[in-house]
Amino acid sequence: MPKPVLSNSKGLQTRAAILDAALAIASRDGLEGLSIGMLAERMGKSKSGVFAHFGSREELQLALIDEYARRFMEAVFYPAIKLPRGLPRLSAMFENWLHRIQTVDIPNGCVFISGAVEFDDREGPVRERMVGVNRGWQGEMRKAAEQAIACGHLRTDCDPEQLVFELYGVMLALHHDARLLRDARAVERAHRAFDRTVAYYAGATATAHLAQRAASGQRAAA
Amino acid sequence: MPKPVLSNSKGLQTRAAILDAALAIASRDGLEGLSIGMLAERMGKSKSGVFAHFGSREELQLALIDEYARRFMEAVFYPAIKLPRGLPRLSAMFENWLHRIQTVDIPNGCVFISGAVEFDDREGPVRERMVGVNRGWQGEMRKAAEQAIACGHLRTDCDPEQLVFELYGVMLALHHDARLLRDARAVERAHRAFDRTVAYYAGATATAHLAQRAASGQRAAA
DNA sequence: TGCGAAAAAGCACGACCGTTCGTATTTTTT
DNA sequence: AAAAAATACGAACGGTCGTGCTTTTTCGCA
Repeated sequence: MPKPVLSNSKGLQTRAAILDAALAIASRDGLEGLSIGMLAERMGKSKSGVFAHFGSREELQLALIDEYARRFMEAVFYPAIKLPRGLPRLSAMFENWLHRIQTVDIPNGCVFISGAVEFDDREGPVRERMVGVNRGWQGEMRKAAEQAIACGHLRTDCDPEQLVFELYGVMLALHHDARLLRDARAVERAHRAFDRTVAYYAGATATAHLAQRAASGQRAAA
Repeated sequence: MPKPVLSNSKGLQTRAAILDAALAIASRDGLEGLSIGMLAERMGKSKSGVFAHFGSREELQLALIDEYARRFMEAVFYPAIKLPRGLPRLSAMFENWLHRIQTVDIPNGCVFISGAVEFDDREGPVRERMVGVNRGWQGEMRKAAEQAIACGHLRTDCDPEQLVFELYGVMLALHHDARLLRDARAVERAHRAFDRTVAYYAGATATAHLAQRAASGQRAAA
């Protein structure tokens, strides 16, 4: 029975250590580039010892997606929902996302993005999990946008899904230009793109809020 | 001597056939997912026979990138430069791009996008070639944007690289949502995002041009 | 302290990988 | 038609892959 038993301490502890090391590898080489042999070697453990914790490579990939999603939500989503609804919360979600991409995804690679490309036309549980976490995050973004509309921070004719689509595109472009082209200006461009997009959907009421944000010194001048 | 000789007919002919089949595989499984064995099997040829045409797997990948770029330019860029400079040409480049993504990249996968993710932190000739073709295309887009500014179709304070960044993001988001999430509405969202972006950078002068485009029946109503 | 269970290691397997080599076949040139 | 070159093939190499099976080590608890 390869099913990982829910023991008290040691098992889960090394399992977490394995996931941590696996996340580092998968960030660079993708979920498909992650091999158990290399993972075991990098941890100084035996291949079968590592393998036994998950029972299959696919289970390892699934656990890895969950772990990455957990960390992502921890860093991006949960700090943001403590802020008041509307534009403040939506902006915080974007800012936290941007900060995380800068600090972890640009140096190491984003599992969401590489995984999406790797599994977008491969059937199976891994793809479904990938879709699930992605829908989850886009759903939270959409909710925040809807609240911003309800609060009057965004225009009522703003389509929340259209807004999320465009913001996701900004992040994908940032990841692309910063990593493949190694363009340091990509971060500033992402900032500008966000400001411009939100300003458009906010209409006249946006000016005050953006001016307030600028006054709080969150952004460097171009 | 693995160097592919420049013969007259037969060699280049099968080489082209190999590239064609390889492009189909690489679109689905990526440049790293492409194996010579599977490629040979799918062509009904021997592994070594296929191999001999390129001398190494890496050379095959390089040839594949060139071939994909050639087809991309053929379908997207060259038809567009026949149009007058400025917004017509820039819009055509986007429209052709959008059309190609819909007809070939969404069903099969885009080698530019998957390759960018696969090689964005792996040193070597493949990465460099990837960067090269990407810079080439973004450069053409930037030139078209600069001409649109010079023509007075876009505002003079429009940053061409910022515009290209945002348009590239639209395409990446489209590829992501249409392929991973299988969202059919992604195409319409990409259209709207383009119109909104160009309208912003065009300022007041945009309205006339967009109205003209709408009148010509290029776009379905939302 | 010792015992049972959990965890890790050791070993072996079949499959596939890119690559090399020798040779047969086909195409092009002389 | 003969000679030369190009192209294709089949077998084999060393490696790595994921995954079982068996044994040894380690740990938690009475």
